[in-house]
Amino acid sequence: MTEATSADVARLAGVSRATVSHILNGRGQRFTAATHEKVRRAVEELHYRPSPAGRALVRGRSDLVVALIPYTTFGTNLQDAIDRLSAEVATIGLKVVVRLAGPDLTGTVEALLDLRPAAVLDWDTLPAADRDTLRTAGVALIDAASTRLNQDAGRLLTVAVLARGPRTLLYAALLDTRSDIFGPDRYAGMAAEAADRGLPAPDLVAVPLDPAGAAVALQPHFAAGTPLAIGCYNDEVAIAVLSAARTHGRTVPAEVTVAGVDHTPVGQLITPRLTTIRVDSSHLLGTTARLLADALQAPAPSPPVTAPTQPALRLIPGETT
Amino acid sequence: MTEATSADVARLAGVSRATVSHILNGRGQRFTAATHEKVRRAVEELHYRPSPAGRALVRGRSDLVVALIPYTTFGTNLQDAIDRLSAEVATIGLKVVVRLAGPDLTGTVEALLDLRPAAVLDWDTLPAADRDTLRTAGVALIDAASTRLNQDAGRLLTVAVLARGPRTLLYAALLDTRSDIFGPDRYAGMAAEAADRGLPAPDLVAVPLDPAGAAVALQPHFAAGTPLAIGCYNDEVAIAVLSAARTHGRTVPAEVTVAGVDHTPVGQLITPRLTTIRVDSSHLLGTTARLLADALQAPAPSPPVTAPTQPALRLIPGETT
DNA sequence: CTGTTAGCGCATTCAA
DNA sequence: TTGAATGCGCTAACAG
Repeated sequence: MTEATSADVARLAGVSRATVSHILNGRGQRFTAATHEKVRRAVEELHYRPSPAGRALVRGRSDLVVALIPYTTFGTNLQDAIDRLSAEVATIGLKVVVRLAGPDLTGTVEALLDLRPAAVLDWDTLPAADRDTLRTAGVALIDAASTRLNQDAGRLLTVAVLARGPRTLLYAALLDTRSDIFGPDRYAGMAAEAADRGLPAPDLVAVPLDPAGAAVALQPHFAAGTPLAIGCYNDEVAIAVLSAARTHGRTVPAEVTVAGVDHTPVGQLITPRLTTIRVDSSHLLGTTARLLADALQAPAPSPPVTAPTQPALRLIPGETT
Repeated sequence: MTEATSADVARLAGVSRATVSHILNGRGQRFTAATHEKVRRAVEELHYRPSPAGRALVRGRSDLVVALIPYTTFGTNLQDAIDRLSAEVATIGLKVVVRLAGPDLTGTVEALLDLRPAAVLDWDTLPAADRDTLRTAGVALIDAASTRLNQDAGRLLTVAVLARGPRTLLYAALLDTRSDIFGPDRYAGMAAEAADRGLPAPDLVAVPLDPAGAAVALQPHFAAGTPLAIGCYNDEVAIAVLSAARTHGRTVPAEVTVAGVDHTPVGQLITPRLTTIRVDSSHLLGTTARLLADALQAPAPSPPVTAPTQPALRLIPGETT
């Protein structure tokens, strides 16, 4: 059984293909209810699904929305976010598809252009030149990374690690072949909060995700002997920092306070239990879906049903602060 | 500047569209070198990229290979695998795209059919009925999950946790809304290895990824008082088991031995350092690419350059066995 | 041997 | 409501 075409539907319904197309695309106000019904039934009976190729051909672009995911560890947070985003954009007839942005960005834009997507959601992975290329190619480009949200997360980090009083402030970034996407914003947020409290901007340490490397990276800071307050890029980095503290014989949270971001399961399973920040992605998503709808001049998606009362960020106190 | 079409190329090269098509699709043996060159130059100059829509229209299916990723935590292992897979299949003109399979599979197949992909790589997420649906729709369906590899991982788990001598064997599975995809095979492998050693099949415990839940799940087994050997679905579950052991006051590895799978960074950062199994995905990938090529009757991809000497699985001893 | 003509596949939209 | 044209690439059949 091969796929039914709009011609099949038209034949079965006893109308022309143009009529089918009009009705199926919301331009059917001028047709009688009876015609609507005939078409609806033919569609049903034939299990008709419009060919994306045909549609893409005439529209000049496909129905795809490519979510360009950074090459970095991502937990269920992002996965949930994508899931919900798919549901959102489905309401405006688009399909979300994920591309993992490898460490070598060369070729990524080529690949994207080959896809002829309607839009690209970029989590800060593309260099400016590539972004321009896409835009001039008529692809709607949406910034999925929220500067604001990450800066706020950075502020919360400062608040958390300074809960036991003022100490030397540090930001632990990810040292890795992967790009550190949200890092700069989180650091900026930490620094801003520090400034508000009359403190100097935190030093920045790149921490590798292995015990020996982490110990080496933090050695100079531990050497000073003063108590430290370390805000971390995410929970994984925080765990690396805890490992380094153990290696150097520092007690947590007495001599070193540590906080991460993401509220990962492991962070809550280890001892001491990690102080962390939970990011609720649904806010971000509402915005993204709306941006998409605007950019594509599609009808705006129905407003999110989820109550907007839950805060986007929440501090989850643990045993490391 | 709008996208160039094959007609533009033909015009610039001073040949017909058919000639362009023939040459660009390897059917150009009968054309002179000069013609080849003219076309090549026109393509170059116009930055011509064949329209995926046009191609899909005539072929009946798109160039997409959809990797259906299970709704479960996945680390960089899988990400690397996808990355390499993309490179592999690019050589046969296909593009890999990822779909996160949400916890609600309903609608997933519909979405897949809407994409009209050339192939779907399924990591054991689709129920049999859906697989049939896809197959009859002409989509090449490839099993990406390797039963063999996961069973071998299970065997290695048994070996690892029994290193300190025979004890009560246990398999800790993931308890979660997400599907536990590799679990059954890993359990089977553990049981097989146990049988080879004349031991009974291990009990199966579903362990949630939070401290309290994990403690409750393992309580009955700890209560027996005998030493335990616990093979875990992955590193995360192993960390949950370690947490439960702490809660119940059991020492690791004296009273409880634990091993995970994945060799995640956090597993190596915590104390005690986790015994784990590293899975090298490149083997699996070579097979997958070949399967794809066969299924699509495309020219086989060039044999992988990576030396096939590295073992697919490697036991990384830690401090938990 | 070298290359072209003509028509297909599918949905959309303008003009009638 | 509909016929006809459009967008793009592929290929069987055919001509020089």
